[in-house]
Amino acid sequence: MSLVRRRMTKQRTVIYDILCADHTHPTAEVIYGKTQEVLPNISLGTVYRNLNLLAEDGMIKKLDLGDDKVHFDGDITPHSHFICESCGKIIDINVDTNDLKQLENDLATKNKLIVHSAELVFRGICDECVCKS
Amino acid sequence: MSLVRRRMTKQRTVIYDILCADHTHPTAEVIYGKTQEVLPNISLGTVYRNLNLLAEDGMIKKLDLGDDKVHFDGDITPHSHFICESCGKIIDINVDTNDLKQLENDLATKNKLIVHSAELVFRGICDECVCKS
DNA sequence: TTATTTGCAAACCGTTTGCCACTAG
DNA sequence: CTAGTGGCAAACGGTTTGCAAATAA
Repeated sequence: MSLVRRRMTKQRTVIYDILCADHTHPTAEVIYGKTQEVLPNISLGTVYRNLNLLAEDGMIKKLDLGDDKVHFDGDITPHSHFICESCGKIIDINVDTNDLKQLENDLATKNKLIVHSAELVFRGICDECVCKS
Repeated sequence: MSLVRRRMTKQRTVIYDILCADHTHPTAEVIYGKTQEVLPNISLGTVYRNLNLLAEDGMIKKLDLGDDKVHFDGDITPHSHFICESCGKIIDINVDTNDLKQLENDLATKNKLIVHSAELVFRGICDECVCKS
């Protein structure tokens, strides 16, 4: 997978630190904006390259949630997401891990295939937006 | 939502029929190729427009599975998907609906929010690719 | 020293859109 | 007749990439 020696450059470190401190699942553009506050000369291409390298190395996760932009998550522990269809907010959800493992095992045995992961995405209206309406 | 009167044009009918008969979750490009066999002068823009209209009317489903292209599904009954990380195939999975409903209800009551849907995507190696290796 | 990384800008590519002719109802 | 639709081609927007200069180790 990774025969490449990674360098811990300022850019990569700043991007990683910002993402780990941010629990809003930001897009590359948003992360770019935040890194610029620390490294004014950083380029958008560098942000994309590093996010992809970090994801490749398993240090962060890419989230494809169907809004045409990839979101990134510094929290790589297994968890699910809830997307508010009103305000777009992405909320972490901790589904009982055993429930999902159970589904994965059932699937594997029934269909004779290997399951590596299960991703669960809920959609609806978040508590804040429910109150507003 | 849809105050617009939809016309059942040749193009829309052909696109819909092709998608319903195809269980491989094709992309717009693939659907375009198949419709050209019936309507040689159809344009890619028309395919995109009709797929979006059909999805808007709830007649088909859009699937965002993280490979930068949107896939379409003519089967709108609730079901999950398994994506083979080796060959890219997308397989329909029928997870026990009650299990998912249970998770949705738990989530709604615990977090005081409204859940409209839950989408479950498994990733791994399909039975055919397991045999090959 | 040297292989990796950066900044920059152009390229990429799936998707959308403006326009005018066409057509379903 | 006429509002919705099709074909075409240009535009869009998020992401990737080629290149020469900079830099971590």
